[in-house]
Amino acid sequence: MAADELSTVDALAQLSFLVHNTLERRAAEQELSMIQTRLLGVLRDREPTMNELAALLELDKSSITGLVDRAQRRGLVERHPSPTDRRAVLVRLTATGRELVTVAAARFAGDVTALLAGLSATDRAALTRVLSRVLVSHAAEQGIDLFPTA
Amino acid sequence: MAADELSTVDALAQLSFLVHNTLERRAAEQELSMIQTRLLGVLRDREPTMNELAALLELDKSSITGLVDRAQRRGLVERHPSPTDRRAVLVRLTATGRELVTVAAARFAGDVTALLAGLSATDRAALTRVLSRVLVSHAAEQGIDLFPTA
DNA sequence: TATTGTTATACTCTATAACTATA
DNA sequence: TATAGTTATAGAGTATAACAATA
Repeated sequence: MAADELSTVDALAQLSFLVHNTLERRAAEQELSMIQTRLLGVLRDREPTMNELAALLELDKSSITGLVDRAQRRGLVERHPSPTDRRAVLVRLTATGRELVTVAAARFAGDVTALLAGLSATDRAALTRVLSRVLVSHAAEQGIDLFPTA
Repeated sequence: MAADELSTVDALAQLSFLVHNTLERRAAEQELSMIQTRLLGVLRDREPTMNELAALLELDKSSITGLVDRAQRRGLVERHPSPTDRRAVLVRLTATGRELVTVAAARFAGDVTALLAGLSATDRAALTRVLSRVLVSHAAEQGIDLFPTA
């Protein structure tokens, strides 16, 4: 029992690092660090202020200044004045930035799909079901509903 | 089918980041960065040279110098001359370093165990079986046998 | 007064290139 | 000559504290 439990923990940990390294590698192909990739990732469906970006990425606002500086210097994002608050700055993905993160994300998704390619349909379904259960109950413990009905 | 496949990929990716962040948080409790944690981790059952450390952590040897410098300054590792090669330096965990990495690893294992606590014995067994299958076949593709019989 | 963002500063982490000592 | 390790240097990434502009 204890041995079984340990090996589940171990398998999950190993697979997590494998998946993480896979993304890191695909991001590096686009000369993106993990944090730059996360920056572009959150900008795919948002146009946040520097402050909101700090909250989304869980970094200090002074760190966001440098992060956005470097991405902007590469032409991946743009700063725009907020129309409603003259103190605030809105950050937006450029076409180049969107292209880079889209390519990295697609290749990463392909890698994970390939990783699961050897599984039978039954095993894959079982994996999805169990992982979803873990994620939903973890989210619930954090007070988050992953599938809001409203 | 495509929707199912995507959601398996998504679930695996989400869970990977969750597990990774969990380790990062536990390491940070001991004031350890991820790379310092990996350094102490590989030293738990090895006493490698600087060069071997560079290979194990996939970093340049000049990066290892700084990494070990900082860990040594905190009293987490020690440098010792190699008895067989006067150019080489062996790196060894101190008791303090071992304590720190042991605590972080134990808490992390507890976190992952807790994450899986809501699963039935059946589900947990299914998860272990499927994840192991993925890991073994991935390792095989890399030419690695996870369970050498010799 | 409070908030938004930047700047100044300091530290970790990483790589490249040049170097020293030893093999 | 080749290898092991360090140093010098440069740049990304991060936080804290102080600041200017705006609310």
